[in-house]
Amino acid sequence: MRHGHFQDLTAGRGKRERTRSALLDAAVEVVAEKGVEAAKISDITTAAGLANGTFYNHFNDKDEILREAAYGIAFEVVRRLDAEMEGIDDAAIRVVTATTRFVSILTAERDWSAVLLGGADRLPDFREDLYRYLRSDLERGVAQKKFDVEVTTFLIDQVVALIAVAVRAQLHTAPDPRLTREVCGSVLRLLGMTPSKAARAIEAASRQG
Amino acid sequence: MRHGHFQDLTAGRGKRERTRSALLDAAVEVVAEKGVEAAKISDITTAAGLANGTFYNHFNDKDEILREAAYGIAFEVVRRLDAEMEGIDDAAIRVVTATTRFVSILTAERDWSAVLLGGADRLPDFREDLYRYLRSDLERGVAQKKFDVEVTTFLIDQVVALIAVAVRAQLHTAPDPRLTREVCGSVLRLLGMTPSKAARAIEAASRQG
DNA sequence: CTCAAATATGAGAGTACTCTCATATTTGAG
DNA sequence: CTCAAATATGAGAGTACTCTCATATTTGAG
Repeated sequence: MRHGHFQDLTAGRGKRERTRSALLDAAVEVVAEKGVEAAKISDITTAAGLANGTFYNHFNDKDEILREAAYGIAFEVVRRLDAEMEGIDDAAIRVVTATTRFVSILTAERDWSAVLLGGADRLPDFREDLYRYLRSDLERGVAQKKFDVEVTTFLIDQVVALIAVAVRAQLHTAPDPRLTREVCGSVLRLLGMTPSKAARAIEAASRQG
Repeated sequence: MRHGHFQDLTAGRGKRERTRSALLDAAVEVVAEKGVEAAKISDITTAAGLANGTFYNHFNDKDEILREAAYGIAFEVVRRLDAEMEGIDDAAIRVVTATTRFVSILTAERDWSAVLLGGADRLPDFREDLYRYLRSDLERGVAQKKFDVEVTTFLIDQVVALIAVAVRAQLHTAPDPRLTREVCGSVLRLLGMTPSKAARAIEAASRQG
């Protein structure tokens, strides 16, 4: 059993919560290794070093544990992102910073990607939060006349899809900052910036970061 | 049992091929309804109106039939696309036409989307063909000085991801040509066209189409 | 240290399939 | 129409799990 994020959160707490966290960490590990569908409850308990029946003392089914794992990870990612976004006013720089940091967090905590990529549709409420978050930055950019688009859910779908490409590309290889930088440019151009303005914004962001 | 593309292809041929096609059509139908993982072999034979054991006279496992179904569909989509692309010289118009027609084929043959979206990683050889195809249009655009990008696999990943967003958005709703048009603009901007040139290319393509 | 409450255990019943094979049916060449 | 070959059938053995529950173990408040 590897130690993970959820066990960190509950270290020193009661047995119940520690066991629960061990299961959550094991679920993340197994999903990263085998994928969501192939991850069996018995794989999770084995990875956690617990008996099979223990699972059912804590969760009803696989969907429930994966939803909780994805939610916990998403929460932590947002927490770390938020810290870095504070005080950035320019919307283009905000988008570049958020994208860069997001990808960098997921390539550092490699197992998290599989859970978030596989759990996206499992988490309609988180998806809504994420979309609200992105939407506000995109609307800020439109207000600042940096972006020239109509901010729709469909547009955010596209932004998210591009970022997901960057995450997926670095999932099974060493992190490559050039890919992340490239996808930042793609996102800005998608949002209606000219190629040259997009390139300048990325420059500015990397000076500022 | 609904009648589908594969049965059309083998109508009037020997029993073996017709049964095989019935299974392929049923597989497409079941995957569209339940998704790749939830689609069971027994669902497929039931949908085809055949006995369970019949499946194994034709395929070894689910992966094999889905690979063949995805390949057959991909082949047909490319066949229809190719017909429309002939004689278009301008790379931007080629990309817009290909994207528009691709999305329109998949929204017309609704069940195909789920098989192609779910079968993308099942088909490394098809993926290579598709990428080669796209790559040649992108390089043409660079040569024509319409696109201002380095044509890499990572770039094609992004183009494909944007087109997939358009397909997915229209999967469970009525087709909406505005979404397709919007994603065409996104693709052209992604490829380094300025927003205004991208908009003009889409205009030109819709006049030409 | 004690012991009631909390928690973990794992055997096994139940479920949902996959895959095989002896048999029945259908095909289509002659 | 005939009949050997081709094909389909479906019962059932096998597999891989999920989920329960009586029992064993551990916890931590007092």
